[in-house]
Amino acid sequence: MPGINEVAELAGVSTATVSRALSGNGHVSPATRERVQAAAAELGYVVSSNASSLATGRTKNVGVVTPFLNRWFYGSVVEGAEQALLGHGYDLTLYNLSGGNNERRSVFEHFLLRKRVDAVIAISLELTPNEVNSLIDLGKPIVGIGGPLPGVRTLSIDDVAVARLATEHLLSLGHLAIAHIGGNKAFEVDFHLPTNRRVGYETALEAVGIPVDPELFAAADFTMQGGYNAAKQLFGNPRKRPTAVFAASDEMAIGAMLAARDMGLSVPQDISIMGIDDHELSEFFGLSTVAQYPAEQGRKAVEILMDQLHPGRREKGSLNTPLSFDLVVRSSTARPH
Amino acid sequence: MPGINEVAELAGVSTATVSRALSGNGHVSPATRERVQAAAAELGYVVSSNASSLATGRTKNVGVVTPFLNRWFYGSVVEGAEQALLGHGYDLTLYNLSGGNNERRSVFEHFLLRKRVDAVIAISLELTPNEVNSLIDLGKPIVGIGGPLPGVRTLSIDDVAVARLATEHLLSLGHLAIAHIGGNKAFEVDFHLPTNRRVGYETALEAVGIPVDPELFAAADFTMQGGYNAAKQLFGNPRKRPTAVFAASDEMAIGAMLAARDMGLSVPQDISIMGIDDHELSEFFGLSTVAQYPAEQGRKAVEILMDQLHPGRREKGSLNTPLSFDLVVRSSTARPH
DNA sequence: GTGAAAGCGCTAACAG
DNA sequence: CTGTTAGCGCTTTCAC
Repeated sequence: MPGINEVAELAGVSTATVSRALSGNGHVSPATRERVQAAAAELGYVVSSNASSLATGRTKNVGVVTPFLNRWFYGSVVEGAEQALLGHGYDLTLYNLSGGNNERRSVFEHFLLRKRVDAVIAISLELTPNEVNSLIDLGKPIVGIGGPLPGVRTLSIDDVAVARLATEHLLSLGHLAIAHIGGNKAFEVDFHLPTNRRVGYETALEAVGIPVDPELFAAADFTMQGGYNAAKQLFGNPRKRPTAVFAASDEMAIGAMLAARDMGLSVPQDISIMGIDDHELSEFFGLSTVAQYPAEQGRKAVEILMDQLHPGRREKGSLNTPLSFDLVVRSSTARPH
Repeated sequence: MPGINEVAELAGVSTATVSRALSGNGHVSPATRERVQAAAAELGYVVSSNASSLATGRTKNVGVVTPFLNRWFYGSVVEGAEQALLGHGYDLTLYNLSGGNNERRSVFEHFLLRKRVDAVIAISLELTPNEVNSLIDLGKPIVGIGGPLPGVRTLSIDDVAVARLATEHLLSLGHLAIAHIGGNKAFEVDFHLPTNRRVGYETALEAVGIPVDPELFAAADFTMQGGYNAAKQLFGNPRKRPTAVFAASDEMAIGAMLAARDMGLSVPQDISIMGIDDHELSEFFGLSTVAQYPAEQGRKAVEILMDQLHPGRREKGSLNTPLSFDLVVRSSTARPH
């Protein structure tokens, strides 16, 4: 493992010059630069990031904190962030806060703060003011994905608008009895996502004068199984069978599609079904949905951090960046009979 | 951001003593230790991992290299590894090699080697001898998950045995015409996993004197859609309809179940279907399968690394640690009519 | 354009 | 059990 001094020796220059030549900071004559680069290549020299970080105070490493890894949305965000970071020469240190509060405190106190990271991306994580402040005090930029964080730059999708769009698609097809499968209280963790989507649904109905019917709501846990159970409940109601279902996530919507089949209802002839996400399975199931783009969200988060880490790049004005979404119509929605 | 010297001052001791008291290395009187801890807590002191790493040569950080993040198996392995590492006070730096070879070289040269990590976990990655050697030369322990790596400790499942078990389950129910949905050549990247599973299937058949019928094989890409297509192919063959299908992954098996339904075949009355994985969706679909435990694999990989990183712990003997798997019988398999 | 030298913040002998 | 003293390997003024 050659050090900078061996490179310096081989190139016949000082270590300072090697550092300048290799990092691009400061001026070095082209000839010298080339000799240094050749020497470095010959020795297979790579800078020690620790020594470098210690000297500069920058780690070229960002921490990504996520409550899950194993779910489509979160995995995609991390994947997108990883790619973007790699492109900028940064590493990504992963903190999975799936565990309870102990794990959480432990991560904050012993890991993030160790000066290991230059910045933090928090995915769907409601940080306490304390946590935010300790990061800000440390001068570490943070960007949140998925909801408003006090005083922090965030990327978030307008859940009310997304749900409204989905519901309006169903309305525009002529559906009047539109059921909703949404989260129950227990899922309020993620920035009221379930509530916002429910509000969007209700807003759309009310806008066209359809009263919200509590019997057309069923709670589920954002899994396929949950959506399946909820849909059976809805479809089994003998006096109030909906002609369409809007589920707050694609996984629940797919569960609902399977429930429909199991009950002898065909989609979309007997029942239209609509989700949110454009999950990786949705195309296969022919599910109509409102797409969001998690990988791109991860990438965007990185761009925002880079802007803050390297001033001189354009400065984003507003604290919150709205995320794009699109209606994707497939074969699970149609006019009612 | 207080430094070690401020803690030392407040506690009325030397920085060396602070270091010892806080790290647990070396002896410190209980009284002193407490004073130091109190001082550290009061100041909110956290060690600078860079300075510490530079001085010790250890980073308390391990690199995890994976080709995907977004798939059940990989996400679970990483999740398991992350938990275990956190428990040992280590961080996890993620390198997602989904991109092409450029990304790969870049990761190896510019990231892993920067002395950023103490060890590497390579998931389903066939490292070149060069890559392995550069890691070994650096004295970095590596553990591979998913296949034999030359000269590297690995964790791997016996794919032949797993597939054989799955097939034998079907045989024991009385099936004679058992089709197989497996990977095509393009998937040979992952340590010949598809081939091994196919071999296990063929071995099981031959053991009971059933000839392997190439017409009962269909290739797919390990996705649900792929399994669906392959199964339709199999079920549509008018003169050779299998009574059972063994798919090399649960996702493909679920695709096959959906194909069966769409063709009016009921599972398991008309056709039995079997997978491998115990994917998170398998219980919901009632899929019989052979379970493997990716999260535990991640945890085990960490344990092996810890053994190598902290000699004095028990030393594993063999290079390869076999992974456990279990038959899980649900409602997708039954005796043939 | 390049070199000398002073740290970055901590740990690990070595004494005592 | 604790303090002193060298570094760990790089970056960065400050001179030249």
